[in-house]
Amino acid sequence: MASRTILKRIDLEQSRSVCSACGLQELCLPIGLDPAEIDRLDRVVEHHRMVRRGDYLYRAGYPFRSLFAVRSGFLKSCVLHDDGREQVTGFHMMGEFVGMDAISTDVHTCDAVALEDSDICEIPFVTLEELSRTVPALQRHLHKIMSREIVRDHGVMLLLGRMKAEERLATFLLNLSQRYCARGYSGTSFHLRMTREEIGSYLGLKLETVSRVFSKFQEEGLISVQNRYIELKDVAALKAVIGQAHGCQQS
Amino acid sequence: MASRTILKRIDLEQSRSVCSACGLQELCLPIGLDPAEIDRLDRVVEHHRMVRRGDYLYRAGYPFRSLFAVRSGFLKSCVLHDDGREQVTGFHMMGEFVGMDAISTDVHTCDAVALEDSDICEIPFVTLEELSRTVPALQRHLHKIMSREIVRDHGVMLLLGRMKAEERLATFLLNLSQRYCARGYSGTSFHLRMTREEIGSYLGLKLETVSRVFSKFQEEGLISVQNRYIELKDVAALKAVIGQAHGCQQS
DNA sequence: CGAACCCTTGAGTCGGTTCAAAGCAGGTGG
DNA sequence: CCACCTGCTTTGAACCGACTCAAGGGTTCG
Repeated sequence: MASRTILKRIDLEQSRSVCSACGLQELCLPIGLDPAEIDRLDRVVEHHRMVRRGDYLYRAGYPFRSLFAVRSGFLKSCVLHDDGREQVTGFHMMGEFVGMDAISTDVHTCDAVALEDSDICEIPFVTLEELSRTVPALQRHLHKIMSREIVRDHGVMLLLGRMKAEERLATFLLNLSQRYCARGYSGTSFHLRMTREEIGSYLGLKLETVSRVFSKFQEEGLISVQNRYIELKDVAALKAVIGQAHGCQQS
Repeated sequence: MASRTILKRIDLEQSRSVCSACGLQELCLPIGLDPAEIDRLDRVVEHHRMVRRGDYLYRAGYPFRSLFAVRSGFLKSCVLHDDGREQVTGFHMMGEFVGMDAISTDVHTCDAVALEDSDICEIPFVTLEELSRTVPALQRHLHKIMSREIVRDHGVMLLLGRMKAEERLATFLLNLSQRYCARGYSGTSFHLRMTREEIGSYLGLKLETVSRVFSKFQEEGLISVQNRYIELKDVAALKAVIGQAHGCQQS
């Protein structure tokens, strides 16, 4: 046990991949913690787990042990219905968490797949709970993260339940833009890490529809698309797509 | 402060609406707590808040203070898009929780409306967090409840993204059935508490479609409908509707 | 008893899917 | 270095499921 701890410390020193040195502090768990508390968190987090493109971080049915934070890379999570239908439930970029679905039953209920080589921090949940009992700021933040996931899902439900194809795509692009922005990247030009089919699965559309709408947006000068490379040319117009497409009987 | 506490205690004694005497213990927060812990929870929960049919428990934009548990009655929660479109994000019956969306921003992000006169327990969140720091079983259960909401939402996303109208209705009815069952009521005959329009809003369908599918199910002998009164005549066939309606290339 | 609301049913329309074919990029091996 | 292959994307044409619009009947409650 002691040797394992020592190993861990050395590993931490070498890689410098500790929370206290992490650029994502402001987005991730350490938010609002003081240095001493971050240090305690550091000892709990198992940094530096690599997941190669196409590999699973976990699959539905795996026993639950940890939450995961994306340090770098890009993941999707998806639920699989008995009959083979797959629904992508989310895309996850650095600073975001996955695995919270598994807390309820101690079993993962969806798959998490890396869409590009990804660097993952693993946070054993029992230990996190323990720690959050003595660090109220951490406790609160954990609750906020779970709550944020619920709010996000409600947004997707609204999208899937009430929006037309063009509104869905516009919402999707603006959401990506905003998230890249928040991480210090360009919000107006970025690479999509997922296929048209995966976008469609997330938005409740077929891949052909996604492709057609992209083409239409491009014709209209809202965006420019070249394969996975997207440029948002007219953000205001994209925003205007949402809501005007239909209904909108706001007198 | 002291007088307020005394008032509260008296109120508790009189109404007997305390967690320790509540029939929903096994579904609600007290699950897994020992009597002493339940007693501590009792002092925190503000029992007996009445919400009349049609009234709001809270609305989007209200400041967040508490989680709510449904003691009796029936609620819906819904998000409102800027342009007036409404999406019902859930129906809530006794033993279920609402308000968790508000933790992330300290502001409620959706409305909660009573569909019939409802009896609500209010749990001030700061106090609940405090208590859960010293009662691990409570902490874990709170996490499970939030996680369960996330899993539920993923299920709805699958439904909205990939299912046809008939599958959605079948899923909806079977889900209600299962929840009534778990509460000791009949799982094969019950009253719907919501309108066709609200069902449609939840399932991403128009009210006319809901009505038509109900009629079709009735013709086929799967259910019988009389207004809001539903009887499930052939549960197996209802289950078979899901997945067979389309795709299902599970050779 | 009347008004407001809810539900059902029909006919026509349309958005997104399905099916099909062809173009394109990126990687592999000869 | 080119040829090939595989997986991804685009585009077209036909189809269909759910929506829209509309009218009529039922229920509930003041």
